[in-house]
Amino acid sequence: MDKPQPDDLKDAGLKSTVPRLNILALFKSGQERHMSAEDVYKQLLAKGDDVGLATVYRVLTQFEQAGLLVRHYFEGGKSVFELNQGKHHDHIVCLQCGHVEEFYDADIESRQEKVATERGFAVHNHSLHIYADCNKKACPHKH
Amino acid sequence: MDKPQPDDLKDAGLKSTVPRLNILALFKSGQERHMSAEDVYKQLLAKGDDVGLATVYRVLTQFEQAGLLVRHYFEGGKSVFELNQGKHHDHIVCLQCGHVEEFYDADIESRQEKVATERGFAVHNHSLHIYADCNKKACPHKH
DNA sequence: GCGTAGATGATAATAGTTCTCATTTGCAAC
DNA sequence: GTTGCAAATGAGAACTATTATCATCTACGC
Ligand SMILES: [Mn+2]
Ligand SMILES: [Mn+2]
Ligand SMILES: [Zn+2]
Ligand SMILES: [Zn+2]
Repeated sequence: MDKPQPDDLKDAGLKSTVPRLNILALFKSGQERHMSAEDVYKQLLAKGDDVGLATVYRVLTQFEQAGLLVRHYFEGGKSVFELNQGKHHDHIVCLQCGHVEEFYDADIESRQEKVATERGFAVHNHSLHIYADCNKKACPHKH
Repeated sequence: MDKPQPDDLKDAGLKSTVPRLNILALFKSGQERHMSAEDVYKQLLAKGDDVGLATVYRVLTQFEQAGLLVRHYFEGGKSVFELNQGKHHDHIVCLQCGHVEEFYDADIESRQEKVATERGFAVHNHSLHIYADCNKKACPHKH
């Protein structure tokens, strides 16, 4: 659909290179929305793109700093990235199948802000992860 | 104050041993409420308790499973433990000094439950971490 | 096309955590 | 109070996720 162009990277202050375009293309392909460095690496190799793991890690961090991607620290140790689409949201993670569902609740957001400012804190960011089971019978969410 | 007794461990289904009692004592001493495995290890050594790092990791996990401790995954990679006092709460972490402040907001809690059940999920647990700055001048929270 | 700053990728290094296994210890039965 | 043994410990190896190093390659302005 919308294949990334060199300018997508240049506009973000990054030189246009083959690995960067491939990584951005993978996220824009929409196959999987939330991916770890390892996920990205394997998907690229599977697709025939030749890339180094170190480059994947570097580029993901650069993309995060450039605001192209958002990083999440779910339970399990490895960080997970997703395309930054401007709209903040939180996550429900299925403990059975790993499916991730997104949500936004304005009340929760404003109450968080209230709680923090009441205590004299200036909020930078927050993470709200709900860990749950989605299974009625067998996990309906394909993974 | 209330030094842990062998029965504190036995009641939790764990054999009473020196390292386990020492670790539990450290958490009950209230010096620091939120500690990583490394924190616990160093504090015990500093106090003169001879213990192995592997034992600290093992015991922390056992205590978590036994419900004596709660584990948190804050940003930064390492898990952090605190005494389980029965009352769930969430956390504000100061990005400058690392100070952790606890809070509980019933509205946030109930809205989370609502959001999850509306989507067909059965909540197991959740984590809400607010990352913020506490600094008005210099960080008031000693660390 | 050239030159060069910046990017890449193989690999080494690091951090946090778990595993292995020989030794020690808690505790219950004598 | 000994003894026996399953369970626990601790030193170190192994593992996983990630970052650092550095020789080679490449994008791109001239
Ligand atoms: Mn998301
Ligand atoms: Mn706490
Ligand atoms: Zn599921
Ligand atoms: Zn602070």
